[in-house]
Amino acid sequence: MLTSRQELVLKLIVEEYIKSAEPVGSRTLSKMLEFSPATIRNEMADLEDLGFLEKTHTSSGRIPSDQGYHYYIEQILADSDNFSASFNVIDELFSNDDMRKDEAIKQAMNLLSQLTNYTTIALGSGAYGSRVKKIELIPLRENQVVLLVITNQGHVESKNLTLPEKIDIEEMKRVIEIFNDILYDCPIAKVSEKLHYEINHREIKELLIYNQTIIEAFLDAFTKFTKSELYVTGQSNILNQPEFNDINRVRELLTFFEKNDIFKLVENTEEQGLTVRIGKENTVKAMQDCTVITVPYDLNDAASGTIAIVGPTRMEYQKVIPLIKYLAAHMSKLYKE
Amino acid sequence: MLTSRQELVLKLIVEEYIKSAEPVGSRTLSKMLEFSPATIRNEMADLEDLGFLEKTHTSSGRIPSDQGYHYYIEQILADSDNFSASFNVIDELFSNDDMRKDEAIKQAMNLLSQLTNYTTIALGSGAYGSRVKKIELIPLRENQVVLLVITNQGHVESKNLTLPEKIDIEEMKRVIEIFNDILYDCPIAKVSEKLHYEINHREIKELLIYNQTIIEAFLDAFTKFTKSELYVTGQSNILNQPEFNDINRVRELLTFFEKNDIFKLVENTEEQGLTVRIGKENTVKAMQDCTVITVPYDLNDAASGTIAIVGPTRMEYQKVIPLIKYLAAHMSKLYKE
DNA sequence: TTTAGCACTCAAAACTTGACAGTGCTAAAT
DNA sequence: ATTTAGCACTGTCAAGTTTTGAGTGCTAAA
Repeated sequence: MLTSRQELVLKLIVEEYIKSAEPVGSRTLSKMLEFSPATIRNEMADLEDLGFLEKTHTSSGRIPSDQGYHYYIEQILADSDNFSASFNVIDELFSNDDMRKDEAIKQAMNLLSQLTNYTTIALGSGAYGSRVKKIELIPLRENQVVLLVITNQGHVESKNLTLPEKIDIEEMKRVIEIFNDILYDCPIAKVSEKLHYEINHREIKELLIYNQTIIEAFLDAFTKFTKSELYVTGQSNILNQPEFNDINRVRELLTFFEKNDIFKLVENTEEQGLTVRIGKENTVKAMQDCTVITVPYDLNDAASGTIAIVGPTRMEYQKVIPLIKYLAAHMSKLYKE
Repeated sequence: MLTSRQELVLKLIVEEYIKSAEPVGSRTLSKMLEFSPATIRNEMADLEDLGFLEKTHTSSGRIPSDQGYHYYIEQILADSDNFSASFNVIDELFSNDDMRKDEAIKQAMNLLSQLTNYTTIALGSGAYGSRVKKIELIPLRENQVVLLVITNQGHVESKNLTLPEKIDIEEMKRVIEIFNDILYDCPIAKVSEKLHYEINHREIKELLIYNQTIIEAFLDAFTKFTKSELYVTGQSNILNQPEFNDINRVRELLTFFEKNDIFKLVENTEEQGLTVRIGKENTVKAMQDCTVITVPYDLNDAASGTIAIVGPTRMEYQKVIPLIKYLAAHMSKLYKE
């Protein structure tokens, strides 16, 4: 356990380093405290032995280690009364009722990215957890139809379809009616399962057996719902961080954001509430100089989405953590009602 | 007019510089030609006087000027037989019928970006030019409805709506029926105009006059169609170009891509077919070291979208220009049928 | 326990140097 | 009249050197 003076020194070093991005020396600290540089040097040496601080080279000031940041966040910040100062920008954003939920989330992420100057990621499963409200078939012209699926949340997916010669539209409509019967109020996540079950146990078997394309197209439309939606904002913000003035590091990061394995960032976090992964704790290589904070938000049913924020380890935790918590809470509420 | 030897020298310099990104010296060229370095130096000095070449410093090799690139593209490349070698990757992409048009375009842009290693931009007007096929109102729960608009192209937009207390669903359905009547087959672009006209000349006036919210929500859904869709791929590709190893320049570019004024890139190009804007010709400041090539592609009606590719002035024109032309042609075809 | 003082360390900035790739010009060669 | 060889000159780049300054650890005194 740290003495209260050690804690104080650690706190000041973390905060100073977050502000300046420069290693913090004993003289700087002695100006803020009632002790001489020499005394502080002793404390710093102890904190370094304990693993909370690091030096960049033998005679430099100290910077916080990954562990140091953790102590700061979990022991020091947790105590202080940082409970959300209103954040009325956010309240305002969520007050608009007629916005589709996924749009609200996009906007929230934009806001978060602007307020913090870091990169934000929303990994929601678009309409995962909603239920089927209605399925429709709309003929466009000969052989061409568009298939619509509407959820109880007002989410819509469409799929264009070229009907095979042998099937005519009337027949198709009957099929859709049956589908509506079967799938009404069925959670999106379970559609595939339910459909397969019913096909094997009901008379539709006969209706469908002779044409596989339709059912495939059908499932395809549902897959779009299930496909987790990804939304990344403020990628170029990292360019403003002094630790990323190395073009190669930037390249690594940005190409990572363009790739499709962003979901790796949030692996194994969904059930843990807010997680803060600092530096080497990140399994993704490109992120090992970054902090990734993830918060799950609840969707209707069992499932949940995740929002994340990516910045340098030298992140403004004090500001970011309350903010992202507040946001996640609001988003959960959004899906609850 | 240039002598044929001057043209040859210019051609070789441009091509060599595109390959190496290094200023080209007289000795390098003399290896490819039957002349001594001194002779070539004389030619180069002349080409420089004419404004086709530049030096980076007094004793460096030459690099093409903006004007030099133009001459290369318009006089030298235009002659050579660069008519599209099949590009079957593209053909294949467009052969899938059941893909929505906007998705096809996204994929095409991805491909273009991968093939060239530059950044691509598609600025289409999503469903601009399509016509209204059907309008639907689907009740979700008390007071909550979702409004659907489907176009003849299979494009769908939806808008969630909270009904004001005084309106009940049956009434709303009647309104929608009338709208369907009026707007069927109406080009998206003209919906607003037509709607306003009809409201003033038909009996719906009475139906609607007492509630403005609905018609507003309605027009809102259409606005989504009209809003020009923007799709940017391969932003991080520019990081691979040696001329962008300066972090500040990269920052400028990438923040520009994240901003909403990308459309400025293609201002005043729509009616000119393929345009190549090299370096300083770009009005956007962040792009003044870049070449921006834009090609319009036709949409159904009068309107047109634009695809663009952004790279360094030292761009592989030989490869890019035929490619982008081919692509634009295919996309036009896509919308014609 | 705290502090002053001093020797020591390292990084970063400033300067020096030499190699090198290229030029322009002039005079000789074709 | 072109083309070429030769030569003095110029600017860049990379490597090496020096200087400066911020910061440390340790020791001995307060």
